[in-house]
Amino acid sequence: MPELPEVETVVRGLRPQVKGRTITAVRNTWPRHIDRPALPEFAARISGRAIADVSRRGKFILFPLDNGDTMIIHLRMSGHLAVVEGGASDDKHTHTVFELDNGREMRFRDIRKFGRVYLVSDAQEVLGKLGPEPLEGDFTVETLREIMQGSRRILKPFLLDQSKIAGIGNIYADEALFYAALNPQRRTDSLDGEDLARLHEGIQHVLRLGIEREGASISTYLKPSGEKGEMQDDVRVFRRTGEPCFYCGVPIERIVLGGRSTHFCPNCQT
DNA sequence: ACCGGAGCCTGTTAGC
DNA sequence: TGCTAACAGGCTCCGG
Repeated sequence: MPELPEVETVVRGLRPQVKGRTITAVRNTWPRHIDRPALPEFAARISGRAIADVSRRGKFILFPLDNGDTMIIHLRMSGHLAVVEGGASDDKHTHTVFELDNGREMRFRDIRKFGRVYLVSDAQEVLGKLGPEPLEGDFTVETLREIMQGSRRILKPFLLDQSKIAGIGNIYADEALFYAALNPQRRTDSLDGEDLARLHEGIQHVLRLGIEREGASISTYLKPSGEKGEMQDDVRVFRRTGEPCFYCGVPIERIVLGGRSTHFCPNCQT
């Protein structure tokens, strides 16, 4: 489900609800949701800790705690976080619940159970391999050139590689390539200076638009409030197979690259 | 280094 | 309508 803009939206929604709150207890009905440490130690170590802040790195949500530990949550495909009044009715897909000191609770609902929760003393243990943040000021065209240096990979799988750039997923990879007018099957070593500049611009454009629109509710994604985002109304190619390109009218094509559905305009993207 | 395939899960949708 | 197969916004492991 969530890529950088969706995760950023979740972080912004959660922060005012949980920053400064203390986690009084943890409930869990699916122990594998907790990646590390094992559930008993996890629950013991996090109970009584205050949440100092909520932030994001790539698609990971970070909850730094008052003892120096960091809880990290990855929503993967179908994860959803929300803060609700304690005692709300149980949901069959809510597997981990963090009870807070104000009577409310943060619920991690996750239909496909791919999401994971980590509790570590050093966040780098989980985040260490991530590439640069594409919306940070130091992510320039030159950065893009450097991380592609020596690579001959197909463009689409390259953009999905979190160790190259953090936060891009299937929607925003396709959308960025559309704005950059680049065919997703191109090789990274085939891009000239203008291609790189357009790709850099395309990546930042679609991610910023996604944040502005508070995420794409194309499948299951919802904001912490339970409302839909708006980005689904602004996609140009993603899951628009057979529909006319907004720019030239030629039908959008779907192919599979790196095992992932890939949508593009065969006329505009070369 | 990189690619493809399987696996992890449940739900929805497309096609017959 | 009912059944089945394909597909789903992510990521990891394995073999080649």
